Amino acid sequence: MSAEPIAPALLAWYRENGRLDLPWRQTRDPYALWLAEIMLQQTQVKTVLPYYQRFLQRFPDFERLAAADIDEVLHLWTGLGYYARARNLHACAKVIVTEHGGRFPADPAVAMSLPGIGRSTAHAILASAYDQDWAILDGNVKRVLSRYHAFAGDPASSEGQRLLWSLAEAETPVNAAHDYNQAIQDLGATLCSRSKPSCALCPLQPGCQAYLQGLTAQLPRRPERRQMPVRLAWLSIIEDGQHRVLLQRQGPAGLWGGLWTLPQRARDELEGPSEAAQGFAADLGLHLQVAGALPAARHTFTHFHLDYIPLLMRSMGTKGIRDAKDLAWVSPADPGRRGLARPTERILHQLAGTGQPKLW
DNA sequence: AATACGTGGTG
DNA sequence: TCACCAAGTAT
Repeated sequence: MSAEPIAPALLAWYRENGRLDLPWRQTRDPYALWLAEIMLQQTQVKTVLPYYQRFLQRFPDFERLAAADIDEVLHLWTGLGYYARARNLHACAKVIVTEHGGRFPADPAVAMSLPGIGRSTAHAILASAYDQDWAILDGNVKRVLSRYHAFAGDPASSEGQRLLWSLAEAETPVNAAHDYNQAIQDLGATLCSRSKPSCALCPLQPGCQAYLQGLTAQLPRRPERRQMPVRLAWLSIIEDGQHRVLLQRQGPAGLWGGLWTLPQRARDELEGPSEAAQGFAADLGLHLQVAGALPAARHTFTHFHLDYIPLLMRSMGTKGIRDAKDLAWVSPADPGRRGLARPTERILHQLAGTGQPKLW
């Protein structure tokens, strides 16, 4: 690192232009800061804000969260995505209460050993809660540092990680990590954006190697593109005759882990409406309506095949359906305080409104 | 080391 | 429409 240190200009800029009004910047409560850091992983501020307020109101401290039902924790997380964060959050609160006296550990190594807390998150919390001088390295910091130092390597490689961490630590000022960490994130989230950065307004422009060399648009280097896998799933809407529908809890890992969804099968397991469903439909003289058939992108199911099966329940004989522990009949209008996968939530909403799922 | 994990917004 | 992006961690 040969250029000027960035902290002085960055901190001066932050005092005038930082987003000082963000709710997690109005507190030094380790619990609130921890919650914010977890929610902000891979998630933008605008998305987090309403979730943060609701969550903090319902679970204001480690003790309350540790004592909570996981269903309600996931309920408050519904729609935020990356649900392992919510499961880890709950587990982490329990560990903090039972093994750390209800106080967030002040040692970064101990903090990092907690579920859901990696190096950057641990450092962010300790810097803001306890005024410790730890560097952070998230997407914003990587982008700012990659540009300022014209780092053209692969940020995802182990060597790239190591180099970026060393840059991050070298730039983090002594006795001011708290403000500095916020400042560099704000810069990355506003002026030093991925596309079309506002270099004309940037306080780091005079020493920015990417800017001086005209490399801003090329840095940081993008990771290799991967083929986007297409997944299809069959979701079954199964009613019980009282306008309640069957939900099934997903296993603890994998997509929507711990959440409730409409009963589903991946396409590779099932080509079309299940034989069982077809059989029951035929027995009862009902038509099995395949309501929609559209492709899905990546691991986000934007479209579904829907088996619309308005049949009476008792006859379902699959293994999953017998396991009542992970099954629930719910009213689409009031599915209860359980974590719902977003697409399932949307379909329930449609059912509650019109009685028919809207196809998309 | 490479991959899985969500969702809403954007150009 | 659709690829890509946004305050990473766990395995």
